[in-house]
Amino acid sequence: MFGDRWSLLIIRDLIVRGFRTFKEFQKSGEGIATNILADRLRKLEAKGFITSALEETDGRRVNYRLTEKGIDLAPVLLELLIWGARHEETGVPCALIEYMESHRKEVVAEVRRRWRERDSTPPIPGFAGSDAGRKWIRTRRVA
Amino acid sequence: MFGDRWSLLIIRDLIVRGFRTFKEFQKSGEGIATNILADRLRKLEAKGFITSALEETDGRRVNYRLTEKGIDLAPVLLELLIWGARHEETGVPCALIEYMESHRKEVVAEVRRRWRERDSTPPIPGFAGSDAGRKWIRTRRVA
DNA sequence: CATTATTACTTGCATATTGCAAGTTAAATT
DNA sequence: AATTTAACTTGCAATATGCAAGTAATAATG
Repeated sequence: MFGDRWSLLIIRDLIVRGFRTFKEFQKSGEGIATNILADRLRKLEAKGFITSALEETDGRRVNYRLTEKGIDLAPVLLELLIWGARHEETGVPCALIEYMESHRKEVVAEVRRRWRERDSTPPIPGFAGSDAGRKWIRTRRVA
Repeated sequence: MFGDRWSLLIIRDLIVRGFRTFKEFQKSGEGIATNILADRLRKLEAKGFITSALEETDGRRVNYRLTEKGIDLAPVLLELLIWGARHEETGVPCALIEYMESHRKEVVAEVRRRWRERDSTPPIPGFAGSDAGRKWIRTRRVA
């Protein structure tokens, strides 16, 4: 599962960038070939990391979503994000990393909340695109 | 770097099983081919994850050791270990996982300490071999 | 309603990576 | 001096990956 180039990136994009459709992965700039993408999504589904379902309002679209097993990788990805910010070039702003380092639990909880509520707005700006300065995580408690 | 089957396993074995030599990786039961192993060690060194040095007392042996960049992956590996215990079959005893989940910081600190002090006794039994019941982590403070 | 566009793929083929088995080299052990 | 051990290399077959083009189904457009 972590033995190939793309699977973990796909999971990361599901968690961190809020991707849901084939198209989004395809055009994400990482340059995955469509046959490989199809294969990886199929295998990730077979292994219980994600589910796929037709979008109700548009029968062409398939929505991919993490399973519990999949979202449980959030802490791994968070640590990897923190590691990457320290040792490789990532576009994530320092302040955000520092926040994440000192609020690991809250960050994971927020990611989980969004997953549960099917809120797919990307929780980590800087990975998401242009809105790097935005308030990215709610600080007030949620019922 | 996380785009292949072996690199992360090698790093895991360096951290978790205390491996240091080519032989240890080769015979670890994971079944890595020697050419691939040599290649991965070379690349991991080139990318600054590990260093290699001849053993002083035996000129045949090469000792591989994590760099700071490498050991900084410990939190990632810890989360992955916890995830794996929950969702896949690993040989790690439940009690140990529970301990690790509630003492993340201490576990990482201990792993770091051993790295710093070049103590390569494997910190995680159950990955190490037979001594699964052993007191694996010191609970008293170290100067 | 017919045409065009969009989405999620599949197919065929070239290239790259991996795995296996059998060396090779240098240093240690007997 | 001969054997063993450790850390590799080499050659080749099998597998996986990447690219470009194509297809099928649904949706939007005129």
